[in-house]
Amino acid sequence: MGSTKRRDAGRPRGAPVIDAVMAATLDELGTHGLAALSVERIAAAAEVNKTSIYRRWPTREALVAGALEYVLVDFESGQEDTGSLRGDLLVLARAIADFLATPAGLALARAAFAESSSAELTALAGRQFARGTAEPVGGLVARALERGEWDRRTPPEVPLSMLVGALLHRTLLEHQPVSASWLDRVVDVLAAGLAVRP
Amino acid sequence: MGSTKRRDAGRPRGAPVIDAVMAATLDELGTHGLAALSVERIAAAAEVNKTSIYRRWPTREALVAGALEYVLVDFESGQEDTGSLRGDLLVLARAIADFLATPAGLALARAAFAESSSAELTALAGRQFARGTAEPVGGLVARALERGEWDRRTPPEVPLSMLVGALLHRTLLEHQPVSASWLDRVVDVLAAGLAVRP
DNA sequence: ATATATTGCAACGACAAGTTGCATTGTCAA
DNA sequence: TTGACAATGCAACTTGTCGTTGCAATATAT
Repeated sequence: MGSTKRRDAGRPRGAPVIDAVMAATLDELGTHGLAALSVERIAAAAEVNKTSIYRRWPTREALVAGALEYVLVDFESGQEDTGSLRGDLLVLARAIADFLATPAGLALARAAFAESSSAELTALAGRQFARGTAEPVGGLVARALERGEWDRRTPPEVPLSMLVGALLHRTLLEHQPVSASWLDRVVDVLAAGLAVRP
Repeated sequence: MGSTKRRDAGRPRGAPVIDAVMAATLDELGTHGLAALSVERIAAAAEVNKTSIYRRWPTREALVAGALEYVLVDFESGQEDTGSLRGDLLVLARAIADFLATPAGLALARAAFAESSSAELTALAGRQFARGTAEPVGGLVARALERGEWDRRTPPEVPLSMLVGALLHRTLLEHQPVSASWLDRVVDVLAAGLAVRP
């Protein structure tokens, strides 16, 4: 979002180029991966000369880092209180699944998985991805504890790994869409497994 | 035997070279990924001239395909009957986790996740990985159903995605080892979540 | 209208990929 | 043992992509 302001003296036709390049970079990340990324392909996809890219982002790392930070992961919908742990999990999972279905989400996930030579970028992607998935969990867990739906012996990271992992497995490995019925089953198992055990 | 055959005339010093190249290829897959794989790096790592690789495997796809099929994923240990669903899950998960901790396992998982230009290889990696993880589940589920530990409404693919996904999340995303305590928690949630619900 | 910054374009050197011809060496078979 | 053959090592070559540079064209703010 954000349109160019008239007071911006020093950026004539920059914004649209930046947007196009960032989008193309995310697309390239999703299709060819972090290590095999080609600036010339990005330039062609963004309909921009490659020199324009090289001038604005001197190194490949800068370009990718910019694109990854360009992805705003806000799962505020995951913060929603539906009245039950099962409902909260369902909303959060759906938000993550929808994000993974976008080119940007796919790109971010793949970049986080890749172990290219530039470990910094992988770490950045991992941080961005973790921020998006782990952040909304705090409120969810607190509410579930309050309702007595969450066994205190289970640390939050465990079911988060299971939920996000299942989504990644379904999307990136099985290459199948996250249907409502499939997600229902996953959340069924999770909610039941998190319930207070005797 | 009776008739003179020159069938085995052609493989003087082949085997050790093949082994070294396959191992180096799996290593390269794990470190640089499928798309950014370099034959020259593999040749250097295997202490073999690059022409030897190019002659034996004409294309890059053939090389990678050979390496992926070279990985024999047999989780027969996952077939073990421990007497309880929880125990069976624990054994299977440990076998998968240990495999993911090896260079070959890491390479296979990464190759399955990557979406390089050669979709065939990704598919092959996915098949190999799925074969290793999904195969032992049949017996496990049957035994759990017999024991009354598995709600018939839950299809086997769902908890399998959750278990394998959690392992992948832990290993490839969090970059943390699969400790016994962490695995205990995961299996706790899974076993409880799979139990017959009223 | 002018100044300034950004973009497009074309050409360039650098470097890795993949190929080819030839010498060397290991292994099988007689 | 020895000859024949296949596999390997080595070096040079072609090709293609990457990233850089100089210059002209163009958009924007003042």
